[in-house]
Amino acid sequence: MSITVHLPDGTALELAQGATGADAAAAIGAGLARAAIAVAVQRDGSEPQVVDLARPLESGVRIAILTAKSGPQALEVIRHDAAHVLATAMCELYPGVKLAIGPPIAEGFYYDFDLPEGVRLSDDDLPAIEERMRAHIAAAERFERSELSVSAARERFAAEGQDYKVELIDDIVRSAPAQAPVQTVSLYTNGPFTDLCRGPHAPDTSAIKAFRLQSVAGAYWRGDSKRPMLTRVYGTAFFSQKELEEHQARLEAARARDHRRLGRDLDLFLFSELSPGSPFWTPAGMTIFNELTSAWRALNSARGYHEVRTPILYDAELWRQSGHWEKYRENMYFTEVEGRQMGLKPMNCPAHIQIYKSARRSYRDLPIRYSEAGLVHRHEPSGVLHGLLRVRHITQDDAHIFCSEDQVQEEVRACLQFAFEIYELFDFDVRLELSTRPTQRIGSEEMWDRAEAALAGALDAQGLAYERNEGDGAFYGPKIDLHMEDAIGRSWQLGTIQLDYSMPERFDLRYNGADNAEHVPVMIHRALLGSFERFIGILLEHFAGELPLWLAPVQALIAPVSDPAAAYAQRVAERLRAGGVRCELDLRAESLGRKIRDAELRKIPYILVVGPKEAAASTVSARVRRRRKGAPPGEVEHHEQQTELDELCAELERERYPQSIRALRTPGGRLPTEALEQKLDIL
RNA sequence: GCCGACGUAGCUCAGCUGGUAGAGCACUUCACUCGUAAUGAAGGGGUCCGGGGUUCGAGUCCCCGCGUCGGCUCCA
Repeated sequence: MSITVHLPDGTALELAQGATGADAAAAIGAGLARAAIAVAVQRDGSEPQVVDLARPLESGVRIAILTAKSGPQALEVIRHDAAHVLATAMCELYPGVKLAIGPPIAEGFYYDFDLPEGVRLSDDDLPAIEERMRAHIAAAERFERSELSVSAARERFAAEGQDYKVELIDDIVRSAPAQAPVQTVSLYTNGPFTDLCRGPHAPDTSAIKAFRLQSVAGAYWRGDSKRPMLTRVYGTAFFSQKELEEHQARLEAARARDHRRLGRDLDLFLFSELSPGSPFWTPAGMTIFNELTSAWRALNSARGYHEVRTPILYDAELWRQSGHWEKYRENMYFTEVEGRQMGLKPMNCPAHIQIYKSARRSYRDLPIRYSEAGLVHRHEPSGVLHGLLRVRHITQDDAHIFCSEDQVQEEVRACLQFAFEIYELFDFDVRLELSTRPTQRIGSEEMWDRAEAALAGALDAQGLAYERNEGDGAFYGPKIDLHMEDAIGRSWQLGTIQLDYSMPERFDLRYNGADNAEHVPVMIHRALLGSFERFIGILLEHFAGELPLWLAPVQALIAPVSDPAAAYAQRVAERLRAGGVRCELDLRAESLGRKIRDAELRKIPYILVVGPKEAAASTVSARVRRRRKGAPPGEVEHHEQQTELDELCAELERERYPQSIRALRTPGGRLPTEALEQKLDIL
């Protein structure tokens, strides 16, 4: 008897009955057999499944032997191996430790432990644990798989006091489909350690060629804040020391992009203990904020939005009516004024509703689109604050669209298109998520059905790919969330488009239809940047502080070679300022090298060196920042060019705004804030 | 909010086992007048996060707050 399996290149391989992945690898070549980590097995029409090399193969399956070169699938195996080795070391070092779970994750692995009474783990303990792990890896302990009946496994772990494992077994049994009840569970043993585990694992622990424990953190059992806090140890593992070092270098590079560091180094914003979670914007940071706001304003206006501005403090009655009191109170700030309870707005919608309600509306008025750079306050728990990315007061690039039900799809479509247009300014790639009804919600099931269907319809109608994120909607309606991936592969949530049939009901919104009957409008809540604060944080990290010219607080620095060139430098500066360029003059009694160094550290896009030569020829020696070819945004190099002053002005004029914004400049030739800046300059 | 770590000059950090604070950068002044990433010298600057406690004596040890960082839960 023999079996046949198919290899990735299409050839068929005949093996003895009962042959394993390891046998298959050996049949292909001795080198492969040595390098093999696991095997990916695919039955007809099903997803490939990675299994141990020691598992017997079924006839007819397609197989792929995984080695160090097989990418994420193989990495996942050895990272899972490493998690087991970590647990092995922990059991030896901390007798009585209870084990929770230890899976591989995108960048490595972790294991959650419930440490014995009185034991605390800190980063300082990691080297000792690593050392213990190294001993187990050096011993090349085999991963032996065994199966135990559910009751035997339960008994075994209960006897060892491994309560979490018992709970896991009960869960495995409970979540199994009725037609395929779970009879047995698998266990893996390496050296002295046995763990409940589905596998797969490498043949032995020596497959872990390079690893490192990274940090200690707290994590709730099962991610539930009502359950015990466990101690989580994070680590990562690779097939070579070199890859591990490269990984460390990537982490280091990510730290250099940290917007909190950039905010301080570039003097853009700061935080104070006196108002946790609230940025103070410096003049330079405010320049970015304002440029972004005015671009946003121009784009909104071009798309039929009307800007409004509403109060931040409201009678609590409003929040009772909106449902925020019921569902969102924990996140709100309240105060008492002359015996009246008042609350700071955490969202702008009820405010915009007041404007909608201020007049009788006709179907002819719809859709009504109100936009507001609205300041909202949300009491975020202290532990979640994070620079600009998670703050307690937020300036949302908010808008609310009031429309009729049959306008919903078109309005959502337009919002999506608007979003793409904005993201294009920064070359962002977006990913879409549709979030559906959460457990904490208001409104009828029927309403949720309609709202979810309308959003899905708008996405489908445009053939947009999206993921469904069940249960993650806002309390008043489902939403489409827009995520971007930044220069170094991290994902951030930007905008959100939320459909709401609920607020209009609660606030008794009406419009007169063509039939002269009263109808209830639908509300669309949308923010595309998310918030100006978070968006600027994301931009800083994405561009590593090397902001596009139009956002750069200082666009050009003029560096006279020495004092005699100062007069010409002045003239250059005046000329550029007249053209609306934000420039600075470095008249310090410092060397040229010093001025250039300081300007580059400030990430100023244009450094204009002027001396007697340039003065004589009406030119500048421009040191221009350029993105390095093939490098992600934020990795820049500088090159020098001699340019006529006129030509430079023309170039800056061309580069000053992205095409789509430039087209929207007001007849005066400038965006509103610029015009204002000019006036102030004259004063 | 929860777990852990941390909090010393504007920034980055040193300060061993308790004996009343230091460096580099930044800042100020002076000299240098400089050609594409740091000229030199001098000087000023500290409630050692806050409040209690232990001690003859606390930046250092203990407790309680606050903040920050890494996670978890949550989230634009």
